Amino acid sequence: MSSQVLSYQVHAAWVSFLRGHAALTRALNAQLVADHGLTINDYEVLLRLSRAPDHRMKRIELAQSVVLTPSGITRLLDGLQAAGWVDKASCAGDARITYAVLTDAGSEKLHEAAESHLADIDRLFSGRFDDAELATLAELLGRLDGGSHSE
Amino acid sequence: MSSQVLSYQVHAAWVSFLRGHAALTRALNAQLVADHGLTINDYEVLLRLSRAPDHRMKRIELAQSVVLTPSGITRLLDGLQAAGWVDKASCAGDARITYAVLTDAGSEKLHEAAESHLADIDRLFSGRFDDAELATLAELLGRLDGGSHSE
DNA sequence: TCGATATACTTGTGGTCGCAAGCAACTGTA
DNA sequence: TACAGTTGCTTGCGACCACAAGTATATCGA
Repeated sequence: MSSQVLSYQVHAAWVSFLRGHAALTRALNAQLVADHGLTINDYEVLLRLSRAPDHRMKRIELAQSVVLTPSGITRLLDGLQAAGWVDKASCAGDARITYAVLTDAGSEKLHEAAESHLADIDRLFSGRFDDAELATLAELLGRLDGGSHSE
Repeated sequence: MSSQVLSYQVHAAWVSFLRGHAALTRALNAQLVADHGLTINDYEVLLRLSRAPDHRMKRIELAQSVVLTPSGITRLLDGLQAAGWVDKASCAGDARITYAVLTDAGSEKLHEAAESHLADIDRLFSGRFDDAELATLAELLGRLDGGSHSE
């Protein structure tokens, strides 16, 4: 029964979510690629590395943090490494593990891209939401992947 | 100045959005493909056709409604047509226009898929949000593509 | 009527990413 | 030590989709 009654409210939220995501990522990604040659995921990976201790993370943790599969992160990092923005580093205690390390060039690239990218994001968001709404949105959306592996 | 101060609140919402979307679509799409051989976009297209007058829409309107490019909708509809779920129909007044029309088989396929897909969506959403939160979420997310072509 | 422009659609190409399978390295048990 | 199971990572493959360019049709001004 619940699977018949629910639909309207939940599905409305879900469809808005899908459409909003498609519209926003298409615009933001196109801009980021055109301005800086980075995809959104490239940018997010550089950002996470820049915030990590020693500018390094295990590849698998990086994958989880941007919601990519292991194969996805391998290819994404291949590209960043070819561009000289990250390096690999091995782990002394466990030879299976590889770290991704942000290079100075990568750090510089990130700062360079951040300026226009943050402005782009701001342009799309802040015209539509006030501060309280942004906080609400962040809180609600934040629940979405928190429990994604709990059940 | 605003492009430097803003970042935290807006970017937090944006990152939650990206992560939430990746987690949800990966799960929902995998389930839908496994159970019914449909992608999320396939499903959404069938759904929109089922709600349209005469079960038909212009391809370009369909593309806009699911946020795909013209080439994207061409290939998606190619697949649905090959499966027998949609047909093409020409427009009497304008030979450039092609309609996509839901077939009976497509209608049936949609109803069959809807049952488990809506249950999947419900499982992911309703555990995390109450009704008021869902309404808030739908309202806020709904603003995202409303203004996407206004500026 | 005739061209210039715009619109609807298709196709070639390339990029991103997931899944399945495989390899290398680690861990636990005996 | 030996062997099974687990974990981290990579590669082959295929799906989906955007961009650019091309075709066909429609519209508008001269």
